[in-house]
Amino acid sequence: MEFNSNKSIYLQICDSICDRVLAGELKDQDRIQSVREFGAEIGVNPNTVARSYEKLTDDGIIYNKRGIGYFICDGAREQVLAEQRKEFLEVEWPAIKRKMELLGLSPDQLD
Amino acid sequence: MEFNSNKSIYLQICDSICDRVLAGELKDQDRIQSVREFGAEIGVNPNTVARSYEKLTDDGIIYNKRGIGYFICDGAREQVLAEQRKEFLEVEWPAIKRKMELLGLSPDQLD
Amino acid sequence: MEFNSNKSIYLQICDSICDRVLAGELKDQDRIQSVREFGAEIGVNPNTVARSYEKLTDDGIIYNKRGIGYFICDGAREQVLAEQRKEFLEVEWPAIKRKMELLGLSPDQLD
Amino acid sequence: MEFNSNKSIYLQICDSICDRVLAGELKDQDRIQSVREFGAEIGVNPNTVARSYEKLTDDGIIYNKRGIGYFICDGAREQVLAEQRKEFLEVEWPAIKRKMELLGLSPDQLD
DNA sequence: GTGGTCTAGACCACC
DNA sequence: GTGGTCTAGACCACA
Repeated sequence: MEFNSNKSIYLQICDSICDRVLAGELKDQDRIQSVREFGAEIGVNPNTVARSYEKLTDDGIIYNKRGIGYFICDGAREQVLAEQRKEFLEVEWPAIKRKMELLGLSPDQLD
Repeated sequence: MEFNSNKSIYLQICDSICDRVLAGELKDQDRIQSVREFGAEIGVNPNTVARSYEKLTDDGIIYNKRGIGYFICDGAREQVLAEQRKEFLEVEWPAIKRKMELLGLSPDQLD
Repeated sequence: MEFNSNKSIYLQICDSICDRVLAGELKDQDRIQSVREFGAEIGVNPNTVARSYEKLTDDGIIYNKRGIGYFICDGAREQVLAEQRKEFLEVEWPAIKRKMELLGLSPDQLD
Repeated sequence: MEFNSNKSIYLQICDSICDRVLAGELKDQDRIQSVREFGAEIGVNPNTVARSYEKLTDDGIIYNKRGIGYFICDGAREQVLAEQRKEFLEVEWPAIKRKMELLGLSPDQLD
């Protein structure tokens, strides 16, 4: 995990958790590490991890049991999948295609 | 010119100039607008435009003639092209491929 | 800190930091003052200090930890040394030699 | 003559004329080109050349015969020599020595 | 006219 | 608290 990129740390943490959900590493009702544990593990301020968990909670990916910890919501994988697909197809892919055209690259050459 | 709020204005100005170079609108030795002109035209502070020009100068896309203005470097188009291709192929495309895999999308479906 | 009026302040700040790195005062991973602290200390606008830090970052002398501050890069001393030696040997020294010739001075007389 | 350096053009012109005086190319009472001729030759605005001539006149290196042109002063070479030697010995050389020390270079290695 | 630099002050995201 | 960005306005050297 690289934190010197131009993306904010808390968003990178969100991404990494979403990726693990998508990959099936984290399943419904799995508990994720506490903000303190996770922060210590990756060398990040617990406040920052907390902010990530807050965002994921807002997005309905994880939920909090008070005093116990954070857990993956039921159907989280499907939700992440749907959300990211929509984002990808409607926003990212068109931009990528436009850029590849400008650069004179075709998708065929790349795969 | 419309500004996307999640990217800094000065970088968007750089991008727009690079795009115009790529598209062939700006050719070697063409003069670009003064920081004041351009700033007034797009409703941005001249200092912000100056910051863009400074970056483009560092990148070897434009150069300054003292007291006269900024001009497109010889070979700017090739350089922008090479730079952006490298960036795309080495950084962006791998990330895109990874993401598409995670999302269960294949390039074939998209074109 | 005293500023020489025929060189811009932000470059003099860069120089002073490089000098401190060369002298071993600032070592790898040392944190340098925040732009506000340093600005207040030397009586300069924080923006000006920020500009210096930005340049040093581009030069790979320091790096930024988001929300924390600026730190000396590993190997910064060696890099500054190599860079300045190269500049001196390839650009400055030949000019000095030429000038001494024109002035009829020889290095032997001077040391 | 390269004008993209960080030194102002009019000062570079002064330097080049002083160098030619030092080298003996320009002798007492030689006429130098008109601002227009010289400007056209080196691709510089005549105003800029005029500014150089003005400075050299102030410095007593050249003088103006109204309607005729600019000429090298008697004893110009000696004067330039004395002036530059003083500047070099008192200001530049000490700075150079200091820098070489910092960079771990000795004059002996360089000649 | 051109750009280069600096200041002051503001707002923001982030840690 | 940190830096990042932007604005407004100023002064300067230079062409």
